[in-house]
Amino acid sequence: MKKLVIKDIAKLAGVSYSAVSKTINNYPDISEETREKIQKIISKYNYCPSKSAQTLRSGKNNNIAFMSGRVASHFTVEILGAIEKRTFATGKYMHGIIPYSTNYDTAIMNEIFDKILYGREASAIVALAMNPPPGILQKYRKAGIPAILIENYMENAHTVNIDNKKAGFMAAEYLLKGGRKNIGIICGGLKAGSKFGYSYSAVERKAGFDAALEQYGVKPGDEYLEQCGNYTIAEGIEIFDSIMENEKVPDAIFCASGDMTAVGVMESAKKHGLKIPDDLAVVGFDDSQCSAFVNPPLTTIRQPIEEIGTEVFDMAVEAIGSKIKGFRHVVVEPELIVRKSAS
Amino acid sequence: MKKLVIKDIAKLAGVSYSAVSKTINNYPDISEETREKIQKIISKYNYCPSKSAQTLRSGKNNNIAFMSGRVASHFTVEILGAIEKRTFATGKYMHGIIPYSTNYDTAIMNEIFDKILYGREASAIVALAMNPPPGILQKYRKAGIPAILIENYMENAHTVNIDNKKAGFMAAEYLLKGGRKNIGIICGGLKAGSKFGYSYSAVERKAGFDAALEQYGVKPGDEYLEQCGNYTIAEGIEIFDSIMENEKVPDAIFCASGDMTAVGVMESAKKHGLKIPDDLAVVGFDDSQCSAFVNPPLTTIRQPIEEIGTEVFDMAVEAIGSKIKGFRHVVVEPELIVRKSAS
DNA sequence: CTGAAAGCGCTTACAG
DNA sequence: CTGAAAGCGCTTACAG
Repeated sequence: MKKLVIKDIAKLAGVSYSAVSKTINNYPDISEETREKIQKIISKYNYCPSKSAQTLRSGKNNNIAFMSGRVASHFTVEILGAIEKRTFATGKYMHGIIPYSTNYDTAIMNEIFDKILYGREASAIVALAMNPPPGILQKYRKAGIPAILIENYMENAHTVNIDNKKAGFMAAEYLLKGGRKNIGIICGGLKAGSKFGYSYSAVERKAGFDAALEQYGVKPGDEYLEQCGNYTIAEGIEIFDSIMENEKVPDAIFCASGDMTAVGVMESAKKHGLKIPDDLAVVGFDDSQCSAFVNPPLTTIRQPIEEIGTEVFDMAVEAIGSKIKGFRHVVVEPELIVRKSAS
Repeated sequence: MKKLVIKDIAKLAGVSYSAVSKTINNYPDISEETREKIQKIISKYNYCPSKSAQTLRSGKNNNIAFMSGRVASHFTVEILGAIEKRTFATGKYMHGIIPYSTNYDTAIMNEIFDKILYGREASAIVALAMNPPPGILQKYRKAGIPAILIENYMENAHTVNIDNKKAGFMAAEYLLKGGRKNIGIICGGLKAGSKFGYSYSAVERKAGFDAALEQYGVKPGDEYLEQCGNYTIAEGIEIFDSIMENEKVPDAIFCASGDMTAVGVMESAKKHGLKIPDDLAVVGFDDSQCSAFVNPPLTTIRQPIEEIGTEVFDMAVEAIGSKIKGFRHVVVEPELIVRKSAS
């Protein structure tokens, strides 16, 4: 059972192999009759065109590269899941979503950006919380490969974000209205080149957070600002352990870095004998799958993941089809989910 | 800035383009001098060979297709993460891992199996908890594309599993030793063609579970057997809600279908006023990331995910290199993680 | 050790 | 509406 190629199908159907190709690609200039005859043979013999040949010849492969620090992180997975769901909803799962992870390593990130661009491994690239190296976005532009940034903002790329400032503001305001005075924040890196690097969303969330503090007359101090790098429960524990070594201990923590951090913070706090929310209020971020079930249930900021996934996928498909002029910047609304950890 | 191809590199280096190809592919028959000269040009111009051309010509693409019901499920993600980690550890992230999800739909599964085989989209296929359609495995064999099954066992494929029977036995025994009398089990589908289909691991876990009951003189009854299909928290809630409508209520539930089911069961039980573990002991499966932090912390069976990921990846790489004769069947050990939900 | 040449399986102007 | 032909960018025997 040799693998069938387009020529075999053509012979079996008694047509030229251009006709087969045209049928596969839904070209209009082919008679209904011929098309049907060919379709029948294709189904009968289970013929699948070689993707590499199609890609090589046409210069397009319709793959969407999805780049993130770690595929197996909560947020990445949920975004990927939302995109996946959309592919099924639209019936367009022909667009292969290919995940690339950088392992949070800038050198690997650069290499992947190059590989996708120069090796033509995808027709569009989606990058989650990535800071593309300077100049690369223009190269993508020139090569006709649209780039979509999630959790980042750049003029010369499409972007999809929640309103991070608003999210930070909402979290702080909720805590302030609850009477908290010494509110800390844990977030991703705030500065390029520093240990934790630069995270657009961290900077925005912190800005909103600070704005709320100021508006309520609380002077934002840096004593409870902590940055973090890998967004895990273990890291949350570690950070709050170190906070407990300070003289003053905060009465609230906003984990802009995500629910996993928040779960870690709560674990550490409980271990140190603090009652949640009485002694310490905790607000997370992302409304991860298990946030409603941890102890106590976590108050958090929800990102409308499905909406983000839908936007990203549709945008990628449209952009591959060159249907977008200029750059599109989508901002979606965050939502405060009140549970028990910060009441 | 036109994209550079192998001919351009050859011209720039002043050699034939076979020489460039040989350098790229580490052929031995090339002088050190020539190789270096070519390498320098490649780096300088950021040349990346076209993957589709390589694939088309060589018939190999070194991609590993990873198929599961839903990429964004806990277990899938953790397995993918483990594989990913291994790719970085070995430096072999040239093997692209391409996830395909079936959306738990048999027709889509069949289509994907065909697509990968006939469209040559990957050099190896890894399928998680899938029942390949009859005959397809032989076709993969003939095509030289190794197939690796996780959470399933078939003679004519490589397989990686935990000892599911033992896992079921351990869970039941722990509950029995704790004095539980009316133990229920929730697991995946037990029979092909039935509503929930057939899951190899469900059947094995239940067999081990039943064996323990018998050994302790408890007659296994079917009244507390529930099957499930999507392994979510919501489903767990739904199932236990319906169990609560029975006259007799179990004093223990083993959620062989995973920790998400277990979290759902606990939510439902608490809602009905049951105390955990006093009124109801719950044992989960998988030791998912948040299991230690739910309320109460979940006793569960841990699968050594990293070991599984490592085995799968190494096996795929070896098999692509034709270094495996016959079929390899790996079985790894489960582990009971005791927390508070079943003491 | 080096290079010329065939060909992988398609798509896409182009001519009829 | 149909088909002949060029060519995408590589790899790999093969001859020298």
